[in-house]
Amino acid sequence: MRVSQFFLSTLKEAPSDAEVVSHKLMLRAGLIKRLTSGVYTWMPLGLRVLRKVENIIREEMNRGGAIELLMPAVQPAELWKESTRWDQYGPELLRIKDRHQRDFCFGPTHEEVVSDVVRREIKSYRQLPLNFYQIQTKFRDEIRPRFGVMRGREFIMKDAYSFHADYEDLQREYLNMHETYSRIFTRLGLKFRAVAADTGSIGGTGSHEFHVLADSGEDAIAYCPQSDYAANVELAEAVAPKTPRPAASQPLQKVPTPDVKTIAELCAFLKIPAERTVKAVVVDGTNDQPVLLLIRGDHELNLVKAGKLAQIRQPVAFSSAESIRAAFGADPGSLGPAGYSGTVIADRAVMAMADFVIGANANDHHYTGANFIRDFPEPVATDIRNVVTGDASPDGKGTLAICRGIEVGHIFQLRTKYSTALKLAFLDESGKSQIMEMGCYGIGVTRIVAAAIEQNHDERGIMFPRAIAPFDVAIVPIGYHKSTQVKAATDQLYDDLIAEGIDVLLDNRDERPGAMFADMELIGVPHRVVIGERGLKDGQLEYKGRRDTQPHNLPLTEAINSIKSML
RNA sequence: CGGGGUGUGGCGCAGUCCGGUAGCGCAGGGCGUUUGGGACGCCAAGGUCGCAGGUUCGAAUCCUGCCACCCCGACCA
Repeated sequence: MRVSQFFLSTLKEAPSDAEVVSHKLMLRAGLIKRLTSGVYTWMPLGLRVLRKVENIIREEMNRGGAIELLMPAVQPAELWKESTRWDQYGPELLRIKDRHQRDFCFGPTHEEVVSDVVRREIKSYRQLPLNFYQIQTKFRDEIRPRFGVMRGREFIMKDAYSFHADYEDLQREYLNMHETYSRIFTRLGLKFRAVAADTGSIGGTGSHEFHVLADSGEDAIAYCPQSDYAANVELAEAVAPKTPRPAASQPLQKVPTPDVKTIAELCAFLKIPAERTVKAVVVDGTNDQPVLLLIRGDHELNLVKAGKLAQIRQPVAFSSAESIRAAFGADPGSLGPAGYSGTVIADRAVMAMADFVIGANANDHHYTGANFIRDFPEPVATDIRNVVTGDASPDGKGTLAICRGIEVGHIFQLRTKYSTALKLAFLDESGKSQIMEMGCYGIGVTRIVAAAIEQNHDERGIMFPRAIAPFDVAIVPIGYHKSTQVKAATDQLYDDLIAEGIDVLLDNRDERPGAMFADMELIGVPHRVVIGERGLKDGQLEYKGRRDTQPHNLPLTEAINSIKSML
């Protein structure tokens, strides 16, 4: 491709509404243009990247045995009412009416439609298993679209749905998709991690998220560098400390702590570290009585974990000031188990503490030297906190570290949630009607482009992994329009590279070299060749990889082979 | 949804407090000089100042309403 026949629209300055690097760089490089909040046009350069991502996904899905189809973006309400999601989905579902005032929605996902296809087509166990996928535009009316294409409202997703005669076969396919996804992200050239995930609103049981690792990621991931354990921070189990609780060595003392409300203030006031304190959080219990939760001062309560406890009412709600005062005789900031007869639940880390500091259930007073059994009854012990760096890995193979990631893929074992609602039945070998097992597997195609940039950029611009770069090689001739030697050598190299099937971009604009260099670096072309009279008179041209600090010379005669070997 | 902020030429901004008829940089056009890291000079062009109403002799500027966009927020003792 010659720049003169293509369309580049680079910007020196990023529009002021862009916040994160990937968004800024995508705008500056002219990959995307915003149409309205969370809705973007993919410009020619961006589309090249998007297509490369799509093609890798398509090839690997095909290799994994999935079959591509294309379903409608606009879907009738009836199907959604049948699955009961028309009422459940909420405002994220973009609802529209046709000219007859009939209800439709713009599909945020396609369980309903694919189920409809399958129940019409599949009658026998002989037709199973089946895995249908598509690469298609979705619309989710996000509360707050942000970060450009990272959390857009309209986006492209690869979604796959598998159907099985039994659970065992679903598990087989789930593993197959897990491996397929790993191949996809590996081929895309991204650093990623598959993490065990909560099943969230879609429902079902087994679930893994695939995260591209980047400091700017929205999700915190706990992983074990010594093993392949990885989980969402919300989900990672905080295991019980191995060290037993030390014996009490301090006397229980009630100390005045005027105006101390928070753990930070308490630590500053008593000049002790947060690990020696216990914070008390009160939530509504199932029996309408408040439940007292105890967490080590430096730890964070995990509401997802707490919400799963039978004693705690769903959804988890912090108790009102009045009910706290009625139950504890003190206000938040001075609470503890002293004299409280209701349910007390402590995090496992708290159970290993001795001589700690805790609220005295009297305003502006805390206890120091507090100990279980001696001073308070031993509470129920369980895991109700977020893991932190240095916690033991739940798989027992080392300690946890925490990193940030961008969720780009998610696989689920849906089991029979939709197949029951939408009556996906088939006849088994004995002629009996059975409900299908179902799995679903999504990849955020457009988000991958943003995530790849988030992970691969420098102060000059994007550093695309080769597999998804808009072009493999940029040729920057100096004096293309002046020097016949430069033009001849450039055109020759360009033709030779094209003949080799290499995606090459020839910058034949009559620009100053600096401007061309800057653009080629901004748009992230991984390899650059410079041809000028200076080098040409020694039969040399200059090569520089996008990640190299210095260029080096290549003999013109070996240029093709050298470049090929570097790709 | 709640809180905060911003709308001025394609992009980045000044001007708004204190009304007097719109300016800067970049990009784009023409001519010339330049050409190995975002060139320089000259000339020309480009704006319903988000929209609608109001106040005023006069509104980008003051008032009212609306719209759009951006940022923050659902880990609290």
